[in-house]
Amino acid sequence: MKLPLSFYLADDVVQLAQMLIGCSLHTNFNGLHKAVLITETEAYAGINDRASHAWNGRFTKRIATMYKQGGIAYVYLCYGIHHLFNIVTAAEGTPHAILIRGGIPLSNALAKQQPSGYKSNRELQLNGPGKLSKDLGISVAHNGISLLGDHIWVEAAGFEVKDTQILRKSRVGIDYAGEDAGLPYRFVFNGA
DNA sequence: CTAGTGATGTAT
DNA sequence: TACATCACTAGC
Repeated sequence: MKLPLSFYLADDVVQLAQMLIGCSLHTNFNGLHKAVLITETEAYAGINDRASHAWNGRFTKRIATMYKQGGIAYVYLCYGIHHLFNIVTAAEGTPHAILIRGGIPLSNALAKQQPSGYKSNRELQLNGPGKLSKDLGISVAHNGISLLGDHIWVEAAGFEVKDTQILRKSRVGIDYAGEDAGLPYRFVFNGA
């Protein structure tokens, strides 16, 4: 079941990042349908978060997407090579976003199985945001696309995700963020 | 550990 | 117009 617009409009981006763990991310380009179980997310919490592009109210052409109403994709090129896929949340004017850092590929047949079915495929994990978007075929061309449409969308978890299955950690690759680099805004699905 | 990559942002 | 930076990955 596709997540509704109301999900993306919630104001607590950190909680949303946690709720996305266990959900599935789907793409459908040129008739090719792909899906991954989301196992790792990071929250970027607007103008007060030094790690966020929108920190201190920065507003540029690239960042503008983050300020739009939730429920769309924010995709940008990092290090000249990697297309990083984020989910924009909150109301228009509030630059919240959630980076999808990792997942487990689901074939259509596996999509409804219990998580125990995925654990045996641990080696198939797409760990890393660059690899994830590459595998799904997401690129900067999809920046700003709606997540309620038929190209990229998120579906609710098909099983119960317990708090004890989610690890909470500090974010990765944002040493420049000073003390905000230590904020526990990263969530990892442990499966067990 | 370090190199590579090119758009983006900030300073001239 | 120039230069530094970067929410990363692959390969030693």
